Amino acid sequence: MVRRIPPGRATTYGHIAALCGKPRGARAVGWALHALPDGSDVPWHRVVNKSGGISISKVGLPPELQRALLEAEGVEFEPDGRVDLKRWGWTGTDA
DNA sequence: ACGGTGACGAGAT
DNA sequence: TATCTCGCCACCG
Repeated sequence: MVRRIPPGRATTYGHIAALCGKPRGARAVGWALHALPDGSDVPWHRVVNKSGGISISKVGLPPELQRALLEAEGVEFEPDGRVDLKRWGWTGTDA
């Protein structure tokens, strides 16, 4: 699911879960990404929380990393350090 | 088998 | 509008 998120776009855990048929399984999505192997081809950095913010610091990962990865794809961050999902959000309806 | 925890989300205050 | 609380699914002790 995460793999089909186009570059330069971002989506939420809940949305991924919904696309998987588990609208309430957002937390499980997070767990899945946390369990990803290092060399994985999954663009986990394109997944943010519903607020467009980064929560990876909870597992010890540097939020700056995810931010850098997204910015490298052209995604712009709000002054509050969050992504505007209304603009960069990917719903799956738009490839 | 039980209870606690964590890359989350929605409803209530 | 900002915070808090409760509910979700899966994993660990």
